[in-house]
Amino acid sequence: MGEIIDAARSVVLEVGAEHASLREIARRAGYSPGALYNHFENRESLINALAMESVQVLGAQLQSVPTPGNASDRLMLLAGAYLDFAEREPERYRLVFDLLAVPSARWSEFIVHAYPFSLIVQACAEGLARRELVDRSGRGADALAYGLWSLVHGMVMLSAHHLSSLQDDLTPLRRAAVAAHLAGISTTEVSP
Amino acid sequence: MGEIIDAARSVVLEVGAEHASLREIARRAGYSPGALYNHFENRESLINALAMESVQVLGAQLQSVPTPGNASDRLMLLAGAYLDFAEREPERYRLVFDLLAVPSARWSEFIVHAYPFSLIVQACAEGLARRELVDRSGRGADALAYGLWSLVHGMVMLSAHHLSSLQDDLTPLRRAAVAAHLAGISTTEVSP
DNA sequence: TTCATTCTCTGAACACTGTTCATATCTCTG
DNA sequence: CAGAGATATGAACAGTGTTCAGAGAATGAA
Repeated sequence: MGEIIDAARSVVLEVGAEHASLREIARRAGYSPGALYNHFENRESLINALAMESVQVLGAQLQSVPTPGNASDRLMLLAGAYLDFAEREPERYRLVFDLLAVPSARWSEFIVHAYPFSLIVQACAEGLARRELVDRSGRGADALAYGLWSLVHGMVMLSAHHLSSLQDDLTPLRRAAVAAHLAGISTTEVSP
Repeated sequence: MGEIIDAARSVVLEVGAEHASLREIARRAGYSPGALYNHFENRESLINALAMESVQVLGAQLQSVPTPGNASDRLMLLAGAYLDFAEREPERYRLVFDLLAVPSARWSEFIVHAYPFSLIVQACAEGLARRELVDRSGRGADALAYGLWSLVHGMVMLSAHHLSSLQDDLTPLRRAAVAAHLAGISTTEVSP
């Protein structure tokens, strides 16, 4: 079981999720192809199991950011940690969000109530409670978190490859975009 | 040539790009599988050709939005048109952004200099010139457009499926997020 | 018109893929 | 020790993208 996941991880990190064949995973784990079906329903659910693991990694990463007094400072740190994760482990990141693309009841519950997203929601909720943030939509912290998460996720997807005019290091650019967004949902000025 | 693209489109819109097999496309176009290789280098470049077509559709959609006096009003309309396109033609949208995920020099030039993105950049540039927008990163209109595009793209990707707590109609929620972002890059108040 | 060249399509083949299943082999329980 | 349940195998099936020799049609030149 664990050795299969290990093999799957090594293959996925090497050739990407969509080119990771069941047969190669089985080969690396020391099994015949059919044997994997005793442990996973099919290829997809094996890859999903791997993605779940990556969600935990991302969650742990976010959980380890410090908690400064100011809500928008905290959100800035969370966004930074998120972007770092995507940059450092792009294949892991892809895994998580390829999974998101496939609707699945259990998964959607997981992503909302488990680590990554809920941390952002929490920070937004606290910001609203302390009146450091303002909610224009009237839908509360979830709505604010949705906007922020979308922004950060979108930035990763539209990465450096495709924006040659922006080139080089996107970090300051991304920081500026997040800062601008935070300014738009803050009652006070955002620190630079 | 045209009939192949037509067949490809019909298959892709039916079963999605990743499940659209070359053989089914050939079957529908009235060719044998191998014949397609006289017109396209391989399956991928055939799908790419289809995606290019969709970029044009998206571009036309954006080009048809009115041009109000205020820059942030215009950006709001552009964002709305973008979200509409993604909602109305999800398979087309996926096609465009699956293409974006694969680095390709020619494509990156295309996406930056051709319709969709450049329209947003233009609107940002005009806003900056008229001092209706403010650029915190010092990287000009491209940077502002990058942030906005990321936000909108991210919102589409993290769609309703996965955010059960938000449920139902995301439109007002999205409008609020875009408005918040625009507020963050505007010098004046954003109209509600 | 006739010949030669170039283009285009076919159909078979190759090496893959995910998945199923009868068979065999282990491991644990009574 | 016998039997039951779990787990692995290896062959098979239907599907995939891609290549390629050969057949035909189209084109241009003499």
